[in-house]
Amino acid sequence: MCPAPRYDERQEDDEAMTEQHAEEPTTYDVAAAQERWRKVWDDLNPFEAADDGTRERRYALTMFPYPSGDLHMGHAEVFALHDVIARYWWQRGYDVMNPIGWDSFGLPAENAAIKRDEHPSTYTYANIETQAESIRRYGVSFDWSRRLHTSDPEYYRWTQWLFLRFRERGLAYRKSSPVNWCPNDQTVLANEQVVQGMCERCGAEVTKRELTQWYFKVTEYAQRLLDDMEMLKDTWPERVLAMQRNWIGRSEGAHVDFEIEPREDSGGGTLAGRTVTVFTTRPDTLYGATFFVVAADAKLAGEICAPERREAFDAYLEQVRRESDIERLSTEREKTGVFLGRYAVNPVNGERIPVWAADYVLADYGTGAVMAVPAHDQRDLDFAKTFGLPVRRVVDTGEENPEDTFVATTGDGVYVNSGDLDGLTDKTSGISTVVERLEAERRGTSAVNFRLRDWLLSRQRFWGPPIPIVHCETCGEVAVPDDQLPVVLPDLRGADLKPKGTSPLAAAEEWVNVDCPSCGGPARRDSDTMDTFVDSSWYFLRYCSPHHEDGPFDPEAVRRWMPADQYVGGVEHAILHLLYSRFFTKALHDMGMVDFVEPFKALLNQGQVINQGKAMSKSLGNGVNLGDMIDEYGVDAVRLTLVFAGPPEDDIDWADVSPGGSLKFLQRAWRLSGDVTSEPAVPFDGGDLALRKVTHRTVREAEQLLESQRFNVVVARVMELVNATRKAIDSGCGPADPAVREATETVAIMLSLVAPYTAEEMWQRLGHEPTVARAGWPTVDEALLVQDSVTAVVQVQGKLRAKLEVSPDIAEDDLEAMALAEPVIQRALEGKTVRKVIVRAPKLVNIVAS
RNA sequence: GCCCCGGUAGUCCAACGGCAGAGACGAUGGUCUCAAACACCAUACAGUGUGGGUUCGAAUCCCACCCGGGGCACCA
Repeated sequence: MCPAPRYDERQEDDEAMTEQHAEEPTTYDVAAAQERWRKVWDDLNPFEAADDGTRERRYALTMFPYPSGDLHMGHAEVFALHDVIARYWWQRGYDVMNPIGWDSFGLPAENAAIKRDEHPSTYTYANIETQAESIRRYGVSFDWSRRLHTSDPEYYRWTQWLFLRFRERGLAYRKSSPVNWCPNDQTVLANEQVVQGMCERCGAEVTKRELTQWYFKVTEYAQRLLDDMEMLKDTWPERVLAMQRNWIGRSEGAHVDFEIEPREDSGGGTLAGRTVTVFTTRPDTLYGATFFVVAADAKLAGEICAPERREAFDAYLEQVRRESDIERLSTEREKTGVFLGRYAVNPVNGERIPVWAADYVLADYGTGAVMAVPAHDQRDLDFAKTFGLPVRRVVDTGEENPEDTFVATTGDGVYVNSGDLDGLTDKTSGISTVVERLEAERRGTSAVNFRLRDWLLSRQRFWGPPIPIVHCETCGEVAVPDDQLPVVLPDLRGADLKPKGTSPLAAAEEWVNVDCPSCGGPARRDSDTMDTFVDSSWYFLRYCSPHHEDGPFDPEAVRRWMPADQYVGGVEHAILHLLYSRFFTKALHDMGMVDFVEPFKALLNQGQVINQGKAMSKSLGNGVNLGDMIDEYGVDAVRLTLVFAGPPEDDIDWADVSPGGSLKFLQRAWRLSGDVTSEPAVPFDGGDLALRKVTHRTVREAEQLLESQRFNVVVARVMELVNATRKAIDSGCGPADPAVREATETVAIMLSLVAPYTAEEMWQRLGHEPTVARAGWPTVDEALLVQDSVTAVVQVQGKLRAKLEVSPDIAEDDLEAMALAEPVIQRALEGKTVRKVIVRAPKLVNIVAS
């Protein structure tokens, strides 16, 4: 029940003790250390990338923060984990680039500006300063000279420039389409920003609107985004790759052409026929198509609807438009639809099948029309059941007939009622037979379809990069010339920014009305701004040459640093930011601007910091304030707690961890540095061999653990070394032994990855100049890794019977002989015949006997 | 429904197919103290979600199931 002691209270006690007993202090003053080293580090500036080619380069990248208030536990965790990697690289002698910046465009600033009647930049840059200060206090090894903010005109100038390059290549285009609309934020949303029919940002129910909007043609890269994951499969978390694969949603099948029959109009005229293509993954079930369905909200439905069905169709369409995604997404729902009064002709057997409009067919997937095979597709079967349409089985899987059970069968089986397919028994040959025939008759072709949609990038909000396009009555869409970039945001504030369903920029008359760059006539600027994910799709390139003025980045600098060696950030960006960045990189590659196709070599997703089993939230009242924790335990203890809590990708339940324990350990480690009595330059050679071996083994293990990102285990190893050193001082070789200095210095260096202040305090107390962060990783003496003897275990029938101390290079025969000679083993083998002896020298002998 | 990840002491977590325990939290006992806190020392606590299989040997590999977390989902 007793809370962990606060360091300041303990410090007072220590001072009292010091007076009474004139002993070494047992703790150091954490708050004072944080003050002191901040200044020293600012002065030494130890983390600026040299970029001079003298050392191998490493690019450590962490997802840049959005400037919302101050840092929170989530930031603390990413930064702590990320910094272990960056600082380890520094210690290993790499030339590290570890930049920081802010993803500083976005809605919260705009909403705050409306409320406070000010410009969004006020809120934004104030928060950035707060966060920057907190990050400095947190001691992250960032290279501050590369700092950038996406809302700076010198940054978004190049966001606009890139947009224009994408447009030139047809990768950015405008189209009218039904789009996701958030009625609360009063803006459109990308597909990726709609979660379960709700706005990812504010949780409001998303509706549809028909709008002309800008898109990036991500779909053109769908296959490459999928294929190139092969390069990432060992260095990216499997689940992120799985999520991207899901999201891209590749499916193989065929396009099949159906003729919609012409027919007489009841008024005596003719309704023209036309060809409609459908996408299907099961062309082999074509003979089982008993009706045809068109998405009710697709243009096609209205176009082919027969006059006598028009009224029913219009009413149905009205109903469909009113329903939200929530309703529509419910799979439990009854199927709805209307007959359109038309018939389609099945290309394989000439059969006439009725054409229906329904909302279970999606307008924006495939061709917006499907052939319905109720026997072998549950959705079609549900529809057939609702409207009494025929069901015809064409694959006999041995299961009960779907006509009777209303359970569609989807497996392999014997084809029946399928013309020349009859008798085939597997899907693969059924599909290829049909596709070959369709292709020969030019009525279809094999095809691949993707679930991925193009990336909708326009936003009807203010605080983003304006789209650098001018709309001219005579010239149409005109790009703003490069030398006129950036198109800077006007000075709007407060009520001017209120969402009205159109961009606030449209109402800024002075800003929006311009001369056409092409003909000089009257024209209007495009008044939408870009999604903030556009900004973050290339910031990692800008970091390589943040002050470059002749382009978004210096291609030479990018060649030197990219792709990033390690990216650290939250899994919440698994499909949004990471997919977009991969797309940008590939597009830039195709433009010849970069020479690689994947931006991030390795990815680490840290877990969430939760509390009492639940995500921290205001409504639950279980939030843990980072600032409070730092005030109470200090930066190092918080960092150590987050790193030690478990594997980096696991969630951390704050209720399960102990920052007080972390602080205790750090003080215990620090105490070693006061006990060392040998001189700083003392040679370690003659030191206590046992302790030296522990030290060197620990360093080697830490190297391997750090490479495999098992940082929690690294901390455990450092704890072991501290324990061993403590023991050596108190009851072993004593404080004057050089091995004690070696061990303590090693602790300081290893701790510098996680607890920079404590490490610096120790380093100084050991008589060294700052900074321990650049002291260099200890060199392992291979000779000290050799063990004099190891414990071999002797098993009988796999059960442990004896242990032997043996030389590590003992021969298998010798070990076997020793094991068999062991009295305990002899006894265990009495009356038995030895069948087999497995020897794994020098660790194990297993005797199989009966 | 499909796809990923994970189930080890009271808790968080370790363990190249080879002694289930490295480290920590918490607990208990002790040393120190007038007493307490701090510090230090010591001790206890699981047979690895369940059931099969492979193996001389399985926490580890394979299969099925259960539980928890996550992703996709009327995507034809």
